[in-house]
Amino acid sequence: MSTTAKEDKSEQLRKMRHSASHIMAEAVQSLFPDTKFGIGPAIENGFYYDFELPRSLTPDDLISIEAKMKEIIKNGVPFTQQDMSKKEARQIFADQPYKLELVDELPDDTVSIYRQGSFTDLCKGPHVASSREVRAFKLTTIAGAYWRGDETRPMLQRIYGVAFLDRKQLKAHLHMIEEAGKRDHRKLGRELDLYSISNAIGPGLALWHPKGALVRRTIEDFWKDEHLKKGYDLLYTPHIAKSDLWKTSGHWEMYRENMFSPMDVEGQEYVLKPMNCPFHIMIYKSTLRSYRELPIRYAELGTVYRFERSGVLYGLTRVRGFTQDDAHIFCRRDQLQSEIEGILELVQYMMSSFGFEKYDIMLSTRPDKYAGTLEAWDEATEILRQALEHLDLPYEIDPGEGVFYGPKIDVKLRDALGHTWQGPTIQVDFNLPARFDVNYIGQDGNEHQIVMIHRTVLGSMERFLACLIEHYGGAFPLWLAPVQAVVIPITDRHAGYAEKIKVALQEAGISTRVDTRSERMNLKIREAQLQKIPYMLVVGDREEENSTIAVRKRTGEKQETVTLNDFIKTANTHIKERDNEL
RNA sequence: GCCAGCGUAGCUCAGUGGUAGAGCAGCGGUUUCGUAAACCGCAGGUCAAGGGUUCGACUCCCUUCGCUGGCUCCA
Repeated sequence: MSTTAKEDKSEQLRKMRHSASHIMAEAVQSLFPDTKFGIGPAIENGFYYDFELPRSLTPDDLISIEAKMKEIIKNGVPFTQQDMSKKEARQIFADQPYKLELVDELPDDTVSIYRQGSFTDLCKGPHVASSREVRAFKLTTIAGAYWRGDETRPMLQRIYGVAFLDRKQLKAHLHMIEEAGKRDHRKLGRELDLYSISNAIGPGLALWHPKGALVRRTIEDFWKDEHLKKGYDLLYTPHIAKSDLWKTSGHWEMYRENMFSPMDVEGQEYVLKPMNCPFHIMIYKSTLRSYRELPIRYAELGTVYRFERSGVLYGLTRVRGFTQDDAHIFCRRDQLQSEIEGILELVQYMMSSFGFEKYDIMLSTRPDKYAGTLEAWDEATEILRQALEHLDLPYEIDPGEGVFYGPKIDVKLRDALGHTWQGPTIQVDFNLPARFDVNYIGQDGNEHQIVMIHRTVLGSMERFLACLIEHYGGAFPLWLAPVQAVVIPITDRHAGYAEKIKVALQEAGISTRVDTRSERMNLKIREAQLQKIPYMLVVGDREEENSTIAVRKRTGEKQETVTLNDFIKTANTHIKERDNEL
């Protein structure tokens, strides 16, 4: 298909989805004549429309709305467009407060409306010619949504639908959703016994079970090794600090709603840390610094606590206590760009090591609420941009999405199913160096203010694990797998040999379990398979006699019988190389 | 936090006003087996918590907690 044909098709799809949303609105209007209409755009995979209704919708309503929509589609009602003055539009939408608000905000005096059947909407289009062109669709969910995304405004009821050019694509999409459900890290987290969140502990506070902890240790060891290689120093810092520290840093003022309430310690107020930066700054400031020792790169797997509103918590991706793979770089202005580039290279290396080939890079600019001067923001934003361009990395601008203390580069990972995950982030900060008076002595013998970078290359251990689980569908590559091999004796009399194999493998650094229950081998294989253990090592009479093991891979490849040493050698090679194919 | 839905055994789920059920997991036996589920038995629940309506509540109502799907907000 040519590029233009592709564009035509996606434009057609978009038009059709948008029209589907209008047809849904017409269906809702016929069922609820007093409906007040919000907006109803086409979105990725489908469409939605927001309504103010006399009562809450139920899933049964979706069925009747869908039936009504099919009727409208079958009747082939035409979509017609008309331009009119705002005055006329106000008359048409006299009993539609949300539409009136939109009319008032449009810049031109002439506005566009679309009609189909009994439904009229303020809309610039385009639409399909006839409702008949809307083919494969399905209403999916009902949700609450604030009018114009503003939580101080009324909450409307939103109906989401998916729509495609034909039934086959719709089916494929619904199937994809189902597959995604099987990879859900919350489900796999329990099934693979990686982590849990206990109500007795509190929502948003994760418990890492032994297997999750093993995966984490592998990630952390790799992370630490790479950071030491790249010239970072590793730190440990406490979890609480005096409130005054956060007043100096500006968090008290700018970040208060995300911090847990203070606690009283012998008359002094302390809070749980929402960030690691002030601690690293204190280490930097523990002595006088020369320009010669810059850049200083401090890295820490730092656990922070942030208050998140209950409705936003989600599995391991949105929690209230989490460990950032944090680092702060203290450098001179002239070192900033090369430091940023170094971080971007490290990010790329980390991402490919963990098997993420696709990611989107976003450059976030100054938000409404910010610290520092306009000039400083412009300069830092420009340096981030130059670093991205120098490395030839494609990126998009995310206007106003920077943090209060500086612009940032965010990396959004794409997992195996194309979901995006906010992971690595690189943030320039000119708030803290000023507030904490972070300096170095320059060549000229005078004090100069430091330039500070905050960055993570994974994001947080919690979110990154969630992302890995979903990316691999729980089947971690060998090097990351919490249990890399399980030894399966065929009968009880092979248990001793199996045990010996297990001990040898453990000693060789391969995470191994042995299944000596008096169960049939088939059951043990099935369970190991469901646990997605990379290697099942079956041992019976033949293996014991020849001092070998029968290697079954979870991929179902043909099994091989090898000696223990050969197995250790190949397994350890794959582990050492961090082979993501295995 | 907001809107809607949900909460029954460790897990997955039946049960709609009249004495709480199944499969898997667990435990006890029997079986000793060659690449994805052997067989028999046993035990397991303040039906999320608290309050109310009722002769009687898992079931209806209210409150709280938690979860799910969204909205808003973020590593």
